Amino acid sequence: MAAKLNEIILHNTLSNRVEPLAPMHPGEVRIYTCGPTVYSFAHIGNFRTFIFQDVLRRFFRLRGFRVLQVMNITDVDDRIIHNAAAAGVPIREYTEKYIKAFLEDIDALHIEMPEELVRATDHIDDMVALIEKLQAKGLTYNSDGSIYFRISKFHDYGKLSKIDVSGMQAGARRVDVDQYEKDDARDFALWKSPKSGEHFWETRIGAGRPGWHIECSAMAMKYLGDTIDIHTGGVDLAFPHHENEIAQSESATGQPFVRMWLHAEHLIINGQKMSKSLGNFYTLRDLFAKGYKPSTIRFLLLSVPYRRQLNFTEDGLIQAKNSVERLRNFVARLQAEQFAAGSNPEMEKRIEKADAEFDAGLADDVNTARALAAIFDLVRDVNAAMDRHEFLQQDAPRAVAAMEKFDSVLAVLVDDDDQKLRGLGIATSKVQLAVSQIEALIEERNAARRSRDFKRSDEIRRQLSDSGILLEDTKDGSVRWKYK
RNA sequence: GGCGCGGUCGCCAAGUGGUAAGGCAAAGGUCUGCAAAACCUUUAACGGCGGUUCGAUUCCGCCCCGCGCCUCCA
Repeated sequence: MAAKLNEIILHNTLSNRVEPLAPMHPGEVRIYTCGPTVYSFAHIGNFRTFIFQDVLRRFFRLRGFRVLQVMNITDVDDRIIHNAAAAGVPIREYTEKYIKAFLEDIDALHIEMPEELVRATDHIDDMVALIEKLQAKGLTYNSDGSIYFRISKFHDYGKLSKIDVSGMQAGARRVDVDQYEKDDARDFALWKSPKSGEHFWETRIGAGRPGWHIECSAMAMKYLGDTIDIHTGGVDLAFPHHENEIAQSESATGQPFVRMWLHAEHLIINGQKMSKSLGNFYTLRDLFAKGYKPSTIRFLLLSVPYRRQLNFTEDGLIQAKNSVERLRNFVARLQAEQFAAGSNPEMEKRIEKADAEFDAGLADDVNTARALAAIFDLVRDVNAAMDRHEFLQQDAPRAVAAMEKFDSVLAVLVDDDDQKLRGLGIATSKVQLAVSQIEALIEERNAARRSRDFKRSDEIRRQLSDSGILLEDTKDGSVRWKYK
């Protein structure tokens, strides 16, 4: 399916094909995103998915849509309860640290804050109300104080993941990993009775804690309505998590729960799935500590279209870093270099072409590779035009504006990596120099060069280099600097 | 076993029934006190075997290889 002019097409897991975006509320797109479970630091695989949904929402906004996005934070689950108990602290206190880390991480990666970032433990009442609704319809049963959803009562079960649930009972894998008693192995817990010593809530439906799936249904519908435009998450969540969300929500409301399901493919590392046993499990902080920049990681994670598995490698990081450099160098050149007066209509046309191609790429199921190619094409053509002196002074602001527009989606052009890393307490250079110090040293070096004191000028160049500052002597005699 | 995804230059990665984007790397060049950086240019690719077709990397079949999901999972 080819996109018509201005149409945004997206791949919907439910139909397994691309469909045009058609929000329920004109001019506004409502998105629910499965956020992190804060039992530990999020890993880069998580951020692949979060960066995808960030690119998506940024593109919607560039297209003039209002975005209402809800992201949940799952701050109660088995691992959290277990870890908090082991640490001897209340779960709320245990998760605080990881929520804070998550917020810092998304800030470092320029992932925009969703309009609503909501915690599961702040919505117990909403979950209880939803469970009561399901109980009233006779879709649940109690067992050992826990409440289960009876899947046999929902005939569309499996429509998202296309899974054959009838085979699950005799499945090749173990079926019942839970210690709770269930009528049918396929049924899932809406509400779990407390085990001894565990944190629990005293509610109208009894003491206990919510199951994972009910959290998302309750919070999504509370903020976004019974039917949501877009629900995003990692591919692994399609079954059973999203399947269960559909069963609960549609049973409760009788309405379609989600119009478009968007699933981001997984990231693998050196050809293998991330796992702790293989020792290839990276958090963002691991990578920052190894010297990689936030912009490098963001670029790498967004450069591969979201429905393609991304093989995360050291080489990939180097390539991403250099690609970002090329874009930043281009903008720096546009801003610093002096061009002949006037404007070249050809340049204006060329920039408009890039703009259209960038947009078309993203409108085609968020094809970031296509969108990036449009930018790099422009960079090369404009650089060549500048070399040929066909690029004029009035063209520069137009080109800068185009790059800034592209960056409203990419968010990698502004060189604030050093600042972001320092904010996380990670020092990036051996000697930290203030911008004013750097500029003073450059001025001193320029003076030395003018008096042909190359010994002194090379000394300053080395000193700056040791502090992570790279100098670039340009053709017109000016000097640019940047962080390595 | 069931379901699904993918194999395009050295690496990453678009795309198409008829001249195969882009990035990184490499090579050459421009610039420079030197150097670096930057920029330009160039090179080079559709897993295998059949089939359909005037023509297949693109459609169909089989095979080989890699990966994912099948109630922890982004």
